[in-house]
Amino acid sequence: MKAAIPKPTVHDLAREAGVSLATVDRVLNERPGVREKTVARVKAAVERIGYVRDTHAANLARRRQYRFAIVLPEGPNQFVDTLRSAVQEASGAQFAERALVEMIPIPSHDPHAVARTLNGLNTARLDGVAIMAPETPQVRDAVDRLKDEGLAVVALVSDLPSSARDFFVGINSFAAGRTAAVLMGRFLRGLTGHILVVTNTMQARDSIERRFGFDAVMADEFPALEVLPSIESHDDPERMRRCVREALASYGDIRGIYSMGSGNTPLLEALRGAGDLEGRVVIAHEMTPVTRQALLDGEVDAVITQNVGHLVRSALRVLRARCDGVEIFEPQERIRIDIVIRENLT
Amino acid sequence: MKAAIPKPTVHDLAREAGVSLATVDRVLNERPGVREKTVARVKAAVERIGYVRDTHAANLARRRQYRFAIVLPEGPNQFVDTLRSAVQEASGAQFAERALVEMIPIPSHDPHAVARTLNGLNTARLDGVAIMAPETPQVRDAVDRLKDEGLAVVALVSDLPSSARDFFVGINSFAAGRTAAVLMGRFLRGLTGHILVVTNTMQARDSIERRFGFDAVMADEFPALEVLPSIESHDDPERMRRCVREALASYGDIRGIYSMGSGNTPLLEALRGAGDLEGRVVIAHEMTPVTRQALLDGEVDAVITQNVGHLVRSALRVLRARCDGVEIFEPQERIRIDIVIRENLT
DNA sequence: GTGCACCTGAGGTACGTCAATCAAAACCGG
DNA sequence: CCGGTTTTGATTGACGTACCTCAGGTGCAC
Repeated sequence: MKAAIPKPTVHDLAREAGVSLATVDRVLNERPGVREKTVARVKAAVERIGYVRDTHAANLARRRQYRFAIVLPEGPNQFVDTLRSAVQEASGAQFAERALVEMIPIPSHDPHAVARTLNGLNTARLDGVAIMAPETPQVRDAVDRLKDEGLAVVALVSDLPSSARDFFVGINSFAAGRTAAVLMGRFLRGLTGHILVVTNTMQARDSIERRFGFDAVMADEFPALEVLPSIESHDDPERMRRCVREALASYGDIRGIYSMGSGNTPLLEALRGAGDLEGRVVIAHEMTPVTRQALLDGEVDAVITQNVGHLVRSALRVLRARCDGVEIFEPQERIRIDIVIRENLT
Repeated sequence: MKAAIPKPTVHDLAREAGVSLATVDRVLNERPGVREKTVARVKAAVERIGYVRDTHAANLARRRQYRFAIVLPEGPNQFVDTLRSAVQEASGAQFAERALVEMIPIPSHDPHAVARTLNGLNTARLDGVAIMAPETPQVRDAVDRLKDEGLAVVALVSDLPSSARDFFVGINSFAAGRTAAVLMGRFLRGLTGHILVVTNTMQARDSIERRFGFDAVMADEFPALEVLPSIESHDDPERMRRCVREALASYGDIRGIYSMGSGNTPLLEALRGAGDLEGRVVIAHEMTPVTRQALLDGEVDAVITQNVGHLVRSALRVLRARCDGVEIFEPQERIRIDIVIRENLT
């Protein structure tokens, strides 16, 4: 019931480097007051004996508590709701891992309000922030400020590439759009007609990129299918229903519907009224209770999504790694573009 | 830079329960010598103040080293190779988390040899085992014995449902087969013809189940496509090439090829020789360097797979949780059936 | 009411690391 | 080689838990 080679400790390190424990500690924690030469000697010893610091013991000793905030758009949104519950779930487990996770809602559509919220964060009481917000100059500046104050920052779901964020946890929207297009085109093999594209708003970066990827593939590989201009509901269910009905009426040959954003409920309502057309294919984004049920009912053929559980756990792992100054393990943090049909709905 | 509500410790627990630290310790670690009533009192206090034991501190104190073995089939197999490297990758990180992970090869096709290896494991030097092996009575008995000896046991990739294994980390093969069928049928929309099914051996439980799921969906939803009996290569590349060529020659209308197991290299070689048929669709299982390249080259249309990184990390997490007597967080351990096409190949 | 088994309390050491103090040693310019 | 500065060493007490010992307490059976 024992055995196992014991891992080298700071004591072994000190002996190996021929210095005292205090010096080892100063080197490991990058405290001042150690000569270059000594630092090198200790680091060499680290390599030699393969010392790895015991993070748990270290956290215990320094009574570390990670304090993270997750900034999410407020207001009713199916996808954000699933994200929120994923955060809830995760923060229970995180609590045991000495992390406190706080959710902070932001008004979705006002860049200034978003920036104000970010700037209002009490950086002294936080170690890291995960942010899901559309990229604007105000947000970029706010993120840079957070970084300046020494926080770890990750962009969640939607990237903030021009900012100083440490990492992006989410999927590539172009690729997501391309994936949707291939499924759409292949499911409609041999047919000619129009594709309807609906979204909440084309202002959002995601929508633009998805559409871009979608169009590129459709034009290239499925020229028999013509993609119509995007219908935007602007968060108005009635408008969504009306526009979809109108489009179905004006074009007799709408073979496929690509739903790039939220608003799936009114979309499906509008479709229920319409008769079935041969091979009609509906592809939507993001797994939510609505799209899940629609998959089961055969009203949606495929959902392109990202696992919210992974999203949240990954964001928290990355924040933690940043705080510890540890390398992240990239393959684990790469969020996949999930294709979900009824049969692989777990 | 401080604040944060301190988590309750054993001391708080002892005070709350009105007992001594020693008693708290005895209760928490299920040591004998405590009256039922006192145990209940402590447990009530745990609930009341929401005490959660600090696993890291506990592991530190007991100088815990988890010793895990991962039992994998030996011999050349693309999928197992990717699994092996995933284990390699993971065990580096695990080392820092006080776990030693050892890989143990087993002769793939001899149930007795498998059982012999399992029975030969030094259970005194192990805390848990993850096993990828076909289910046989011998293996079942060996697993039960390991459980009797107090080890945590998880079945990896292929379930051992009749054994006493703690958990299964992998995907449902029926569902995987169904998923392949839906893609096959939909990609071949409107076409009539035959589907070729190839595998290494139909002895394997996986193959049987995949085929079962595949057939069910094809018969139900795509009656225009007729599925041929499985071609088995029995690990012989030449045989695979020959049989595939023969099949392609005998049937002029083979629209799709479903590769249920390994042997993708010779399959693809055989296909390269044959001319293109309208809409020909190839669907394979398991992401390996071969299938990945084939996706990129357009030789394979979709791959049904499971993420080996998740597989391994999940198995190790479950083993660890079992050893700690802690509940596992199910949603995180549920392995998804991934559908990969060129566009969502990350 | 005595003996004995069984419970419980008090206290200590350890785990690997952090953080702090104080004293000793090495270094350096003049 | 002096005095001051910079580097180092030795030591100590946490952190939250495990595990051990020893002493004292309780209750039960006879």
